[in-house]
Amino acid sequence: MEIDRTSWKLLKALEENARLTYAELGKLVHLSAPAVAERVRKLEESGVITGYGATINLEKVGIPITALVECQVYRTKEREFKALVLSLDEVISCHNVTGPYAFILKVAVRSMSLLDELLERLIDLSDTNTMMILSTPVDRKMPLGIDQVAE
Amino acid sequence: MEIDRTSWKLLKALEENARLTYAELGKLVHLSAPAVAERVRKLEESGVITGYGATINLEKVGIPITALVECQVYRTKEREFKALVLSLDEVISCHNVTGPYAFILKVAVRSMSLLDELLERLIDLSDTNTMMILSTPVDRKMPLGIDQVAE
DNA sequence: CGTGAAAATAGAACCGC
DNA sequence: GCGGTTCTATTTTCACG
Repeated sequence: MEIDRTSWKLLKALEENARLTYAELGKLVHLSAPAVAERVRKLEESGVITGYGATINLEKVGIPITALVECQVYRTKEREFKALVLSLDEVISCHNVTGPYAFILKVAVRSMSLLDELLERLIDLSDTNTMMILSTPVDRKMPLGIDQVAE
Repeated sequence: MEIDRTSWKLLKALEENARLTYAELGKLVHLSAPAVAERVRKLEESGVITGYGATINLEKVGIPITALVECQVYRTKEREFKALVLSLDEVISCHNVTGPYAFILKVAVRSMSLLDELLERLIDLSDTNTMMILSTPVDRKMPLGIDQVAE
């Protein structure tokens, strides 16, 4: 699907605030509400927009600890490792990357002792390196800059 | 703010689909739509819900390359590094973490040559280690499992 | 927290470019 | 094809119990 400047603006706006009404979006791009609705519908159908989610402040719900865990998975344990990661509630994200640490997890836990338990389970299947997240100065879902648009 | 089981359910539901109507949410938790709306409003006001965002498939908008970049920032360049990171459109997230690699960036770019340009700029201020993201088996915003709720 | 009304929004049908 | 206008259904919001 081709993304023109108008749809790009809509994507950026919806990424920042998915609760904007079609009328509000229309004002941004100088289009009527139904025209915007139609564009958004097509963006959804073509898989450009894959969903809408609320962002939760984990600290405020009693989950104050987040960490990145690099995992160098033992060759024979890869399948088992993947299954474990998918089954762990505390795993927020899992990236399979190039390099010796094939998997990088982001985990969120209520206490250090729970983090310890989690790491114990991962250590059976991989060598891990844990980095506690101190702050997150940037957290977006797509790059800024309309220059990035393919034209 | 205290989160009871009902509000926890609402958070989980909204995290997965921020477009659920209050009536639909009400069915999930056996409450009327206005009661749900009031709870959600309080969750927003108290900062538990910090926003609502659309999730975009970057590949489909011509940004097929994502990478994690670990940055060991030179002691004297930390302020400059932070400013640079905040100014770069391609940086999707930036975590300040414990350990020698103080910053871990996630970047999204349209081409390898743009990634190269980006890394050149970072290398002036830090030692970097780049890991290309091959796949992302898990990507959530909060842990699953109601057991995590503080009670 | 529930009910019921009013206001706002979304969705569908149809017309014009 | 794409967008505008109108009309209807749904949803949100507010008053009241």
